[in-house]
Amino acid sequence: MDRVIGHVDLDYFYAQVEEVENPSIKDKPVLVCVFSGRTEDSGVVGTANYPARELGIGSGMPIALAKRRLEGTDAVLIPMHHEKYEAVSEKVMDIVRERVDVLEQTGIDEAFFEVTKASAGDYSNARSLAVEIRKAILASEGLTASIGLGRSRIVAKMASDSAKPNGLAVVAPGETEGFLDPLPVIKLYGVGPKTAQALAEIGVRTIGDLAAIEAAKLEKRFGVKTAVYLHEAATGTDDEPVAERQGATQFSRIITLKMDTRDADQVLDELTPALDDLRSRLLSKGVSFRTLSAMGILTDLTIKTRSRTYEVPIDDLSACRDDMQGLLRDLTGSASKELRRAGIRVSSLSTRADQTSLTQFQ
DNA sequence: GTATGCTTTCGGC
DNA sequence: TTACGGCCGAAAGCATAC
Repeated sequence: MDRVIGHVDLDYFYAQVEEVENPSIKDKPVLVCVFSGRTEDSGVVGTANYPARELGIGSGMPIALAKRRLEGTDAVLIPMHHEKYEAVSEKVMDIVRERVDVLEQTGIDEAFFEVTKASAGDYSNARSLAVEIRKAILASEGLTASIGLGRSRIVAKMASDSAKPNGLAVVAPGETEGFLDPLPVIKLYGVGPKTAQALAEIGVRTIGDLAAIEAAKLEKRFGVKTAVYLHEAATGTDDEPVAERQGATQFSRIITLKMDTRDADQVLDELTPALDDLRSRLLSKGVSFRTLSAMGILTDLTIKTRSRTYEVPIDDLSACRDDMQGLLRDLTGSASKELRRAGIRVSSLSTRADQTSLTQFQ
């Protein structure tokens, strides 16, 4: 039986949540902003609604630039309310989860799902399910979402992108080639600029080119594993399952420093509240880590990191303050410029449950 | 040569 | 003319092991 995979994506999520809460703004340009606090306007646009996008505003744009572009309009700038979006997201994900075989959330506003069983493998049934899911999200939360359906995760994701905003795109198995082939290969999930460049060098420009190239040619350039992945992705035959995610694979906190600096002790001092916060999050979740990283964003916005991995999982971040200081000193010492932002990340996570199950076998 | 694991950087939202 | 967050997971690069 053909698999039926879906991808659901909430439209301009943060800004749409703010519109639902205050419908009087919904025809105006709405910008949900991340204010860094360094100066009045420092920060970036997190999400903009479609009226704002028509005026050239997009995610990641500096707030000061967006404001200039919006002079003379009745634009509304709203600071980010992350907990609110998190709560809405949870409700939406529950609505989807109860209508599908399995849900895999991949971000605050998007998820993959499988409805092979729920649709009995029939794309017409699956379309009805997707219509119903979109209606249920709208009825419950007042939010529009876009959904894509296809025979693989990659096809479903690309289909939902093509349907945005407030749309549904169904790519039945027989339509996969026609849908994928014309797209540039860089659009393919898992193909970054390096791979795209390497593919260009062997004459592959579109996904169709990639689907048609001989296996031997791909293997010669990328090795068997990557070659197989690329071929499956390009033909929509990738069979990566949709699986509920158990927990995050990393946690991080990042801040904008009050002033640019390359003084590691000053950075550690300013990071202390973030460290304490991260420590509490880990303790309350019962999560231990083996890898500790310091991150710096330099004045030219390039990123520098330093990390170390412990042999044994650490359950209390406060034990790592000296190591964090060492990483920050190494980082600032090797940085070509001052730091504008700084952060901490922990990864290689485990939980108490993991540890128990491991020790059972010892 | 390929697999694996660690470090650093990249890129999406 | 410039302007510039806070997360996350994946990709890339490298070293080492087999």
